[in-house]
Amino acid sequence: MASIKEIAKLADVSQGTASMVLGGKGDQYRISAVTQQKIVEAAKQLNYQPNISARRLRSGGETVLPIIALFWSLDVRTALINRFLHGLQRAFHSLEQEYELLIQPYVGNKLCEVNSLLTGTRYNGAIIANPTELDEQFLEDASLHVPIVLYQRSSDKYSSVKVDSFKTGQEVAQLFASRKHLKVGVLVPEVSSNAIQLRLQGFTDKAKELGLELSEQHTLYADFSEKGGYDAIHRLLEMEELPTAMFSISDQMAVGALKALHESGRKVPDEMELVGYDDDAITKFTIPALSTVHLPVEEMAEACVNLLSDLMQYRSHEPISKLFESCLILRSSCGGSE
Amino acid sequence: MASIKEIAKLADVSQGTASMVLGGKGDQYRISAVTQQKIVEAAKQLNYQPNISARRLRSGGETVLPIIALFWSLDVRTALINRFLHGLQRAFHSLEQEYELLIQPYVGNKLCEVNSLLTGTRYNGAIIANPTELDEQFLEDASLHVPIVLYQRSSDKYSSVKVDSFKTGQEVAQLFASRKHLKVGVLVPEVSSNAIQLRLQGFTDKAKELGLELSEQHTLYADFSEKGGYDAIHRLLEMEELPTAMFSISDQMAVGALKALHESGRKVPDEMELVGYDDDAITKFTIPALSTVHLPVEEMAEACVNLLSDLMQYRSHEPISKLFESCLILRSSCGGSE
DNA sequence: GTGAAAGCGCTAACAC
DNA sequence: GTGTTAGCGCTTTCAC
Repeated sequence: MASIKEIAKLADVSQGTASMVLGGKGDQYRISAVTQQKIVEAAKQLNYQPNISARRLRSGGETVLPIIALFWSLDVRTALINRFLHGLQRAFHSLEQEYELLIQPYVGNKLCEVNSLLTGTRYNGAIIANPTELDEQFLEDASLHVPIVLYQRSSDKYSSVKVDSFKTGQEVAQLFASRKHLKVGVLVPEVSSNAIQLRLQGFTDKAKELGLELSEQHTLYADFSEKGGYDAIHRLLEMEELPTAMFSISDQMAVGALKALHESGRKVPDEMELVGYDDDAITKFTIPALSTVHLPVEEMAEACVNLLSDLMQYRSHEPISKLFESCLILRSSCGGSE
Repeated sequence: MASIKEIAKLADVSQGTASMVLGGKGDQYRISAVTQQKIVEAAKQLNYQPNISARRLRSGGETVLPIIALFWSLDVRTALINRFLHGLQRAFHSLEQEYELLIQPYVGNKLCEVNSLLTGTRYNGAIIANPTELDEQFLEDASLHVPIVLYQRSSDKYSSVKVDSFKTGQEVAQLFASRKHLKVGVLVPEVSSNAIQLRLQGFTDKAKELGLELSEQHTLYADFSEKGGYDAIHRLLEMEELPTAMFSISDQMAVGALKALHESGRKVPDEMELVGYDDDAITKFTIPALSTVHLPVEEMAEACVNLLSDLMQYRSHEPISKLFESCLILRSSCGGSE
């Protein structure tokens, strides 16, 4: 990457002059058109890109706030990022210390390729959301000096904010048992995610314990999308035996599932009850309205910022884990009236 | 903001030592426990936050890539950010020059408060999405030296990528006319957005031209959300005269509208046809599936990056406007079979 | 074990 | 109009 020094040299002017021109202040300082032209030419030729850090260091002055990065994985459907961001906003308002927020998208399983985590040269602290199991492994193995808070994951090494995913799975099984179902099924997003594994495990364990029949073929893995849920239900409907209740470990997939059931003429909840996960805004408006596991995303986002802020201000040392309660929201698709 | 110099002074050590300790390399350089303790104490007391720019400048070395910022407003529903990010990813893969991506959330009408736009101290170029009319005004008036591309907005000053929003509105009116509707209505998100204004204008103008009746009371403004659409339809259903087709200028609102219509027992499309906007993933899976105006979000995102990259590499000077075609997707809710 | 000093790339104040 | 120079805050090398 060419520096301004090289531009100056190539254009045969001083560094200061080059800086003025490239900073758009050529006219203001009355640099001659010819010189300006020469400088821009040189910049173009060397594909000059200003070094933002240097510029900021020099002219930042008072306004340098500590930076908090939010790592959000790109592959998983971003349905919840909106709610998360709103929680962050709220937290920032209530804190004394001001921060800059920077969202760092990353690709699942490739967290290790984000160098800034190791070098600590982009932000003062980070919240990491949606790491895959490989990403989690990377985090455990790495020794990062940037304060970090994990969202919806556990760790001995880092602070974290989460709900008891296992328990939420159990609760859905319990709900199905209390509603006298005998055969149940589950729709699992095909992604590497500890939280999802735990939800599934909680559900299957509890189902077994309560004598609910959950056959292997009724454990349907599918793409983490509406289409995934839709296709999975179509696969299900070709089987001889059907469950009477399904747990979809994602609202999006449940939306696809509802559609597939509707198309096949199978009534929800009469012939099949359905429970989703997340409490996405859409769930109130599906037909029928979708029962779901409410995730206190906004509150958890707030807690992430608060924990991170404490870490960054040296107010805490040992990793702290903050557990939130989630609850079942019953709507028409299973046990509710609305 | 305290600097490492002050920490060193307070702890009565040299700057270098302080740096080592605070950078987590105290043990590596065998700084005594006492000294380390003193330094950390001092940092804590002065709430030391490392200046990221300085750190990066010093230790960045080779890996400093030019930074592209994506400005995304927080208030508007972020439904489309996912698709946009995927488009960006694709564009980054196909370019020679590598970039860092940074997402800068902002609050509608408050774009002017994002100082970095004026100072140019955070990124080398920016894509600005969802500005309100006030934000657009700010952009027109300001003189920014950072290369900028506007998404879905027009400007004489900046490059932009968009579809002809006015035309899309017209096309929906045309569709309604061709389907022999006489009375039509429209659901408008209550946000300040030039694109939405144009869609509305196109629709109303064309409706008038074609002799479709669009009364003032059937032009319903509501919150940009499922609930907004839901509430608006409930208001509508209390009126004496009803339209037989509605244009919802957002898929989310259309989802709420479908729910409200379903609850009232009014059949879509038989008694009321409905067309949404955006072609959100959900539209294929609503009941019935939603006709909608397809927005080539991914392609536009890609174009944004390409335009911006050209600007940043001095390959173009004059603002360039890139127009994309959108098209109507007909599904069951209006004119389609699927 | 710790201090002193150089220098990352840039901008701005001051020469001339 | 343009060149020279200081210094932003940090890390790291070298000296002792």
